[in-house]
Amino acid sequence: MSTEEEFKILDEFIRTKNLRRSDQRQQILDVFLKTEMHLTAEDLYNIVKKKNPSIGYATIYRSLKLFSEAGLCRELHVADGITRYEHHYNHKHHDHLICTKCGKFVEIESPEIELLQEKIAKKNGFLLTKHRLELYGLCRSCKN
Amino acid sequence: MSTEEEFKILDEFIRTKNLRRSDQRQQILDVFLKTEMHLTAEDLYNIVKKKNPSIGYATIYRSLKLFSEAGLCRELHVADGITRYEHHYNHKHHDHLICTKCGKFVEIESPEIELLQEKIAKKNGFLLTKHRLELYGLCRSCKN
DNA sequence: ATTGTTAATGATATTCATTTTCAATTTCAT
DNA sequence: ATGAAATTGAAAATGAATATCATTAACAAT
Repeated sequence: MSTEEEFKILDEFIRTKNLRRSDQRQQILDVFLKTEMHLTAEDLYNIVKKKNPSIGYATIYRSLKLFSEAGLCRELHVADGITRYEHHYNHKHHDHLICTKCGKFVEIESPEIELLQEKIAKKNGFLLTKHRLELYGLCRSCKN
Repeated sequence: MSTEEEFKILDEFIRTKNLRRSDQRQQILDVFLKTEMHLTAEDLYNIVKKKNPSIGYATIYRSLKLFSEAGLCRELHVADGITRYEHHYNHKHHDHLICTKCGKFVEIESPEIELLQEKIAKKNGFLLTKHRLELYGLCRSCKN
């Protein structure tokens, strides 16, 4: 699939914030978009490094932060404490089902659960702004 | 309320693991049990330090880890990245509703949500082992 | 095309919660 | 009382993420 749109979003974001373009950032975005995974900064660093060995770790973090601000990626803070990043543009809200053995990520969705969450929040007088739901277990292959 | 039972649990745990008792650990457990809050290690350290100024940070962490293993407390990893600890013995499973402004913790329970979680896991071939659900928002006092 | 301003970079240092190390102390079965 | 081993406190180490800073690069104005 094409990633033109995402690059346009980044450009637009850079323009409105009066930032500047850079080759490194383009490379990082390119790799990020082409990888259908829930990457850690380290994962991304290692892949990008193959194409551009001079890239620095900090640039990976800085770029990921920028992409997040631009709405292109989402930071995922799961139980192991290592931040993972997933595609966000044109991806609707979802939660995760994670295999604790092989690390597999499955994106899940449940309007019913969301509804119940709203109910609980309301019952307690809260104005709900966000939530975090992660299910952990063993996937089909790992549970045997 | 009495905390005798919890102390017994700890003793039993220590005995079966062939560990040894210590005054520090008793003091830490005492403070932990008497504080009805979702404490950070730092919180606990500061309170215990008043009673026993010679106590070290590492001992707090070591004790909390031990209490967790003994089933007396539960580690809570919420969004700010700082681990919090809550009473676990004789407390049934619950999730949390957290005010992002004042930090208030409300314990919530929803068998309906749990059921839906099981359904989702099953649908994806997963054997569910645990989950994490946190709702974030503004509490009654903070939302105005 | 040449500037000047300022963002971006890469290397490195720093942060901060948590863990580990290690020598000294304490527990407790014998 | 003794000795093996757990526990302690202080300090060093860890590890992910961020900040610093000198250098490089982008780009608007000339």
